[in-house]
Amino acid sequence: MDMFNLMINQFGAQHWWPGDTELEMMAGAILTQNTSWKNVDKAIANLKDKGLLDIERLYNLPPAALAEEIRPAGYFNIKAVRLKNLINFLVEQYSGDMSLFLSDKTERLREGLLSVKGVGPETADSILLYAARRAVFVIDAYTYRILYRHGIIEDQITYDELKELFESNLPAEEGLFNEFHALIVRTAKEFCKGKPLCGQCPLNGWELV
DNA sequence: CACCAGGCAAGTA
DNA sequence: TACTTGCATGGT
Repeated sequence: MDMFNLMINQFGAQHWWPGDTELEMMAGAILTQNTSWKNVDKAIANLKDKGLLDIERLYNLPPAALAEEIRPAGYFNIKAVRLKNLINFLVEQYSGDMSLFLSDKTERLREGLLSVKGVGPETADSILLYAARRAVFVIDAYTYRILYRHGIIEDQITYDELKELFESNLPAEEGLFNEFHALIVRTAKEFCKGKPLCGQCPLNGWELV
């Protein structure tokens, strides 16, 4: 059986991305860089509680004050600057208008996001897939690990190459890419702790597509 | 106690 | 170009 069906049979739908608004999902994409979602959740709760999850409020908030609110997410000083950079980008390129940002073309959005310091390929693609709901496949460390351990890819494969491997072998459907990435994270969390290749892995004997 | 978590940029040679 | 290092809290 193929990878997607093995995972969804095992775990069911994951209902990603956690977040009620596009801005919340975008902030979460920065905050979760190399950080567990549990810690990110506390940081987002702080922002929500103080009514700061708003483009204008964040734009006018000093980085040091933002850093205090997002402290539980770790790397708080650098993430405060990164989040400010992303907000500045929205204000300067889209007049701080989220609907304007969300209606732009995918290629232009990705190029713009990648020009923001602190937004790399995974963060940009997470924003495109989960906030802007584009059919963009998100690659992360779990995706590399699972495919590498199962002998599907070489370790020196690039982000864009691995992304292309999925996108060229799957129908370009946003809903599918959303669930697929969430299931990869779920599967890795359950079965990829420690051992190079877990004997319990539900993907043993699988096919990519 | 060590190690990891839904990365990224800057520094080094 | 190809590594290496800093960033930092919270859970196991």
